[in-house]
Amino acid sequence: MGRHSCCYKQKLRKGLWSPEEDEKLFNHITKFGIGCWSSVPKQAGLQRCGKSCRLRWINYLRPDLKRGTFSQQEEDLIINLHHVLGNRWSQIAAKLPGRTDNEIKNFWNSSLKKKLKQRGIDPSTHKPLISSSEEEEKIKLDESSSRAKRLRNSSSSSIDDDVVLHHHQPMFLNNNNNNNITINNPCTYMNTATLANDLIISKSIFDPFSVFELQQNSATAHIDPNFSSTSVVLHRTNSEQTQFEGSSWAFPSAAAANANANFSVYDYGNVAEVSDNSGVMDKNPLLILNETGESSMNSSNGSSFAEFASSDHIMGNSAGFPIWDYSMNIKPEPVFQCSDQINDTTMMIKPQQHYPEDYSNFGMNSLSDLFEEI
DNA sequence: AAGAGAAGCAACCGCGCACCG
DNA sequence: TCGGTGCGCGGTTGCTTCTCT
Repeated sequence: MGRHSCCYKQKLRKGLWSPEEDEKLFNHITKFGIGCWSSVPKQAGLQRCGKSCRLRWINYLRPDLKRGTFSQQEEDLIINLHHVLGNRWSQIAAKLPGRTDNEIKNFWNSSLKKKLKQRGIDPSTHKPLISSSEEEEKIKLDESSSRAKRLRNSSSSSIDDDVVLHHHQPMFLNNNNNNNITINNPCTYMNTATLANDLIISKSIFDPFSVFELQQNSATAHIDPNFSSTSVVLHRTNSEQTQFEGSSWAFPSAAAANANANFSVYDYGNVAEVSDNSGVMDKNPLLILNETGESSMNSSNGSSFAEFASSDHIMGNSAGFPIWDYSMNIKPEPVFQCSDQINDTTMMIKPQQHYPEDYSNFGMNSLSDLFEEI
């Protein structure tokens, strides 16, 4: 296909828009509104094709456009959304008011891709960069680790090998104004499932490169002042501890937590071992979101945990982004322990076997849509 | 100060899809 | 059902500005 059909009809201008052309287009759209783009040039007295007019309006003239550099929050949101949506720039732009798909695309290609690479993250997969030789080695070890896991789990677990948490499966848990925790569709932010206020989700962080995202709904990014008590806990269960010994793993934002700083949830890059004050590697980290105003690292009962203040945007990445130690020959164990403090009940759950690859239309009506009890 | 390369950005291109007659 | 048309999206280009030497 050549140039768009409307452009053949007459000799049309191309290239940069002059201020006069901008003024004509702006006046026309503000007066008559957006209608049929193909008729806009004629009506507005422009020697442009309708497509060019549309683009100029959307990317430059639209009055609700936000100008200037991207904020850190926007930058992190783009990265996170790109993780979920890929190069669907228009869908990403829909989550950033005042930003255009073109702007975000340019920002991604010119800046964010490089930043992620510098942090050792593959911008297309959002996984740690590994060399081709390491990749080959990983494939070999994955095969052997699968066998090892089957042997190890034969007496204690019924998890099937093919039930693996989708590495790109994010989950947004939001504290909405009803003082509930909700699981949101990461693509649409539509509230879907509601959990009891004090429900604890204990997440195995054994799935390398998984992203477990906790995020305030950007559209209603306010912490409920009544948000009370411990609400969400992520941790690795003791039964899995030994499997981590000697392995190398990291939490991107653990350094900030260790430094007792405010929880920086946007930092993919500061990879650091999690350790308690004695320098012993943390064997059982917890991320607790509660009303506490400070972030801190604690250690008790042989387990350390990081306690973070609620913020507008909390990425579970910081709760767990273990770097897989291939020498351990262990595959991820996608098991969640889910506890209801109020009813004092606990159950083990695993992700549903069939996550939709494309969850842009993924609606979750209940927890059972996400998990099944085991 | 000048030139080269990098970075940023606006705009175009090509394709797919939806709609309509 | 099919072809024409318009729209929207993602990829790409090429111009401008910035930075470095």
